[in-house]
Formats: sequence, structure tokens, C-alpha cells
Amino acid sequence: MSTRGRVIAIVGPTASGKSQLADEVAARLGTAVISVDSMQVYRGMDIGTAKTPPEERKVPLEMVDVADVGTDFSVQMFQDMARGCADDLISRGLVPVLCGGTGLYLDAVIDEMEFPKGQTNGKVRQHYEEIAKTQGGEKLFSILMERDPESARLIHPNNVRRVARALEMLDDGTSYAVQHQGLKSHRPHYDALIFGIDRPREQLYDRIDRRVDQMVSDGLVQEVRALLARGLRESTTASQAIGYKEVIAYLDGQCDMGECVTTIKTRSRRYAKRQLSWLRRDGRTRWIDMNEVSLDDAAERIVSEYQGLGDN
RNA sequence: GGCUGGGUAGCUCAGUUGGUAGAGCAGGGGACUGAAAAUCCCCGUGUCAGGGGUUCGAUUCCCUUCCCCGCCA
Repeated sequence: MSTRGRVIAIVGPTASGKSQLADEVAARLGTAVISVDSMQVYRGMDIGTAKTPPEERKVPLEMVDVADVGTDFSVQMFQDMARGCADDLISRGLVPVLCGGTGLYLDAVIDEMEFPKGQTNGKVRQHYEEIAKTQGGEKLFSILMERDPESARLIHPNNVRRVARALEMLDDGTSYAVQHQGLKSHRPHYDALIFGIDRPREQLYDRIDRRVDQMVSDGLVQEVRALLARGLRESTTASQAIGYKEVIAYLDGQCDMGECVTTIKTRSRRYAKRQLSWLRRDGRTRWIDMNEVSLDDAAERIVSEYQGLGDN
């Protein structure tokens, strides 16, 4: 296989226990972990993103703390930077251990996914969203229908976000429909050995609930306060992180702390569900039920399956 | 103990002038190429508290038992 090298990927829903496992696997292989998480990239977003504290890491954790909350991060930026990290490890003869729950980011790194060359233009985006806001989503959709019926066919009229993006892409000289092809083909950029970490739903939800309570007692509210001073509210991406937007609402007096915590838990559960829905599509994934094996056994299995592949 | 009002989906409740029932929330499934922890789509059978009676037919009317809320003792 003519890829850029071999990588191990450990994916799974939030609170499944994948970070600890990845750290262990990387330690056994003497390598590093590359976080594949759209929110852990932000500096200062630690408690709410369940970022493994430096003192608890056995190996280096990359792609964490690489952006300020005020900056708008994107898949493309992640792809560039994460591949840089992976290539660096590979050039040193090490296997990158990718670990995270952002499915799109993972695919963008391990598979051939090309994003349009041009810069995203906030103005263009705002322009289309303005149309949707003032004239309705149907109006925006009808514009896409006219300009690019093929893309329109792939997008639900209510999905204003994506309709706007398709129009933005047209202005940029590409088509959503063309990009869309090949999403499922998984033309590999790296030869990835993918492990999916899961647990019985009830257990996962129980872990989510307890983790959210822990985040609050660890000082999530103080963390958000500090980030607000650094422009969290003004950002379009970081401010949407689960756990952060709810605390912002609480600090604004829109709800009490009890409601805030309940909402974080509910949204985390739904998020876990969506993560699984994305991850389950990839037939390459080898699933491990963490309720059936210990952390050591899971790490052992991953290491031995990796080593069983031999060199090339 | 007496008198009210209730007991219908996991939760909060609506409803059926008698033809076996539906909303919100929770939950489940899915989509996904530059915001992805985002955005969007689809999914509602449950001994209508238990038993008996009237009726062609009862979750609905009647009787009774149990439980809950409130008021009075």
C-alpha cells in the first residue's frame, strides 16, 4: 500500500475511556498520542474537554493547545497540522497513535480528503446566513437549487448551515456535490489500524453524568470565566463546545446551575450518540467493548494486532 | 378515619359525548468534505392502577379494592 506510513487510531464516544487507553498503548510502543478532537486544540479549554493533564500523561500528547479560543479552527487546519505531527513521528520510526472522537477530523487525517484551496470568507458566509434569516431557509435553498441542483439534491433544505456552505463553495469555484463523492471511499493517506472503543449505553451514560459532575467540581465555571476574558464569547467555534456554552448561559443568568449541569449531561449523551453514528460507518474499525476487557488487556490487544502486521 | 382531586408512554400531562389513545421532554436510529462538541433528518402499543358490573363492545359509565396529592379530623 502506497501510503505515507502506518498509524494506529483509537476512536470512540466521549467518556468511553479512549484517552487513557491511547496513552497506555503509546507508552508501550514508545511513541506519542495525537489528539483528534475539535475542542482540545484550544488553549485553556482543559476541564471541559477532559484533556488529560500533563502530569498524568505517560507520553507526549500532540494537537492539543495549538490554538487560541479567539481563533476559528477548521478541519483543514487540523488536517495540515496533525499530518505534520504524524509525519514527524513516522520519520523518527514511530507509529503515531491517533486518539479522539471527532470523526470528520480523523477521516481528514487518515484518508485522502481534499478541501478547496481558497480561504473561507466570513463575509460570504454571513451574506448567505442573512438571506436565510430574513427570507427563510427555503429561499436560500432555492438559490442553491438554481445554481447547483446536484448539490441541492444532497442537502436537506432545513440544513441552512450546509446549504450556505455549498453556496460558499460555488463562489469559490468548487461544488459540494463533487467534494461529496469519495467520502465513503476511504482512499487511505495512511495505513490506519482503527480501534473503536465502546461500552454498554447505560454504562457510558453513567460515566458521562459522573464526569460532568466532576468537571463542575474541578472548576469548570472558573475555567469558562477565564476564557471569556480571552474572547471565548466572540469565537464561532470554541464557544459552541458542550460544557462551555451552557456555563456561559448560566453566567448570563439564563438558567441556574442545576439546569446548566442537566443540560450539559443531556447534550453530552446526544453527542456520544452522534459520534457513534459517524464511527460505525467505517467498516475498517475493530471494536472493543471496554466493559468486557481491562485497560491492560485492551492495550495488549492493540499492540499485538499492530505488531502482528509486520513491517513494510 | 372523613371529604375532595388524581392514578394513561421512562417522566410531565392531554384525550376518548363508550368503538382499545397522543403531545412535550427523555430515549433510539440515521446523514455528514473548510463551524463537526456544529448542523440536519426520521422514529410514539402503552395490562389507559387491580377486580367486578352494565353493554354487541369499557381506558371512557357504575360498584369495589389498592396507591398518591390536598383539605378536615
